[in-house]
Amino acid sequence: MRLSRYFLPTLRETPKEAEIVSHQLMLRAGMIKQQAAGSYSWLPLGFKVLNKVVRIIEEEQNRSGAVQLLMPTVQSADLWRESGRYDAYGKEMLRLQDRHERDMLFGPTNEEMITDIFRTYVRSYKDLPLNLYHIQWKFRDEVRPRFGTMRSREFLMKDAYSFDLDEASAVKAFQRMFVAYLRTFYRMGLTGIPMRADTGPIGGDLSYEFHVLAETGESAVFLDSDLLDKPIPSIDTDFRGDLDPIFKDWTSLFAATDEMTDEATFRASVSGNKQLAARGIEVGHIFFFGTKYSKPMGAKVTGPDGKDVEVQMGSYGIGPTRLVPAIIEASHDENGIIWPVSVAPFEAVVINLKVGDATSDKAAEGIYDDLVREGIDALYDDRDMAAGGKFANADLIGIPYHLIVGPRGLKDGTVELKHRKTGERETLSIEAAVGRLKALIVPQRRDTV
RNA sequence: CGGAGUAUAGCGCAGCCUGGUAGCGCACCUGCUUCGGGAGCAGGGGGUCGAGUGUUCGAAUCACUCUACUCCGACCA
Repeated sequence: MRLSRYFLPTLRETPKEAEIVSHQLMLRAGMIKQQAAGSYSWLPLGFKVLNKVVRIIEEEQNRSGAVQLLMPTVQSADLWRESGRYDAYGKEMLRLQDRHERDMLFGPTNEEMITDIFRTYVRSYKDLPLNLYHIQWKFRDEVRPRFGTMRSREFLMKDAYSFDLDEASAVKAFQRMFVAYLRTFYRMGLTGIPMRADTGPIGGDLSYEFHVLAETGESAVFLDSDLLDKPIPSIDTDFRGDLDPIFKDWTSLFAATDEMTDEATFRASVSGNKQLAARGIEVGHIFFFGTKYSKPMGAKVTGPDGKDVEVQMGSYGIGPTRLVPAIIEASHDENGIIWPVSVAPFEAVVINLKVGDATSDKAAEGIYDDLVREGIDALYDDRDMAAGGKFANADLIGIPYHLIVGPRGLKDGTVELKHRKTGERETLSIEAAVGRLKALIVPQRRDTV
């Protein structure tokens, strides 16, 4: 992408409405624009990151055996009356009427609808296990939206729903999502820590929130610091096999939000040098709820014994529009965002310091073309402006690698490579630059590990 | 939903107290000079001062009402 033809409205000053750093940086980097309280347009740069986050979620959901579909945003109230939630949900649900004065709603979640789909088509235990997911916009009329897209009213959510014949197989479905989530967050450059969460009236222990540690997190969390070093299940993980050892490994150590524990319990349960009291951003939640919807809505399959059984269900959410700011909270400095390669809007930027100078133009464009040819998602800063502004922009929008092309280096046939994260600089020959970048970038995509 | 604030150019702000031609920085446009960390000079464009009502000869400024947005709390992917 040539920057002169792109749409990147960066701001030099921080809009005053933004309180936390991710919100400030998303506005300054030209990623989002607020349209109303808790309602945002995703500008090209932000949308590109959001799509990379979504792609990773899809790949890992698919890998785990979940199957993607797409349900509507606007739902009929009738389904929600069946489950009893139309009256129970409260003012967070945005209620609408169509021209025939039928009650509708903008979906805050999709348990009812997916249960309806399931009961329409699935009749036999032989069709189980089944996990259906979609990635769709939701609306929750939050009392107080804040922190940019971290807590917006309209937000994108991946929600998966598992269907099983009995609780034992539902546990396996739960564990598949558990492992998929570990991998998903890791691939985005995050450590998503599973923490015991409230199971509500269902009970049991099959409810985990995944938290990313960050100073600005909304929840106080307590954990054993050894969790930060746990190995992530690899790409070779057999999702049809026994995942219980991985599940047990990750859940044997103490990790809970302040809603589930108190500091005294934590201090008593974890040895002193492993105690980590921090703050967390909830980026996912997996939850088993049994027959809560299948029972009132009549989602049954015929079992091997010929008798109908209400299916055991679970739901599994991830918030992509929350993950983007969460990644920024976890990875930034005073100059701007520092994107992990796997979700960076561009993997590298070629900065032409002297646009219009034949030598600089030729070298910069040549390198840019080669990068694109090599499959690198590259940006070319071909704007005719002073160097300082280009450097500042490249830092602000957080491109992992900056290839600086200017007359000073070109005299000797060299260009400079700057690592955004470390500030490290390398002087490379023009010929070596593309190869070096590729060698740095490809492993960090984390798409083969 | 309780409490507290804010609203003046795209962004950040001054002006308001003490009513009288709407300003500054950045951004934007034109020209020239520049060109390795947010360049310099010169010229220029852009405003229903959140909305409404009132007071007044005259309202960004005073009064009242409303709206939007932000922050703290309770609630949440």
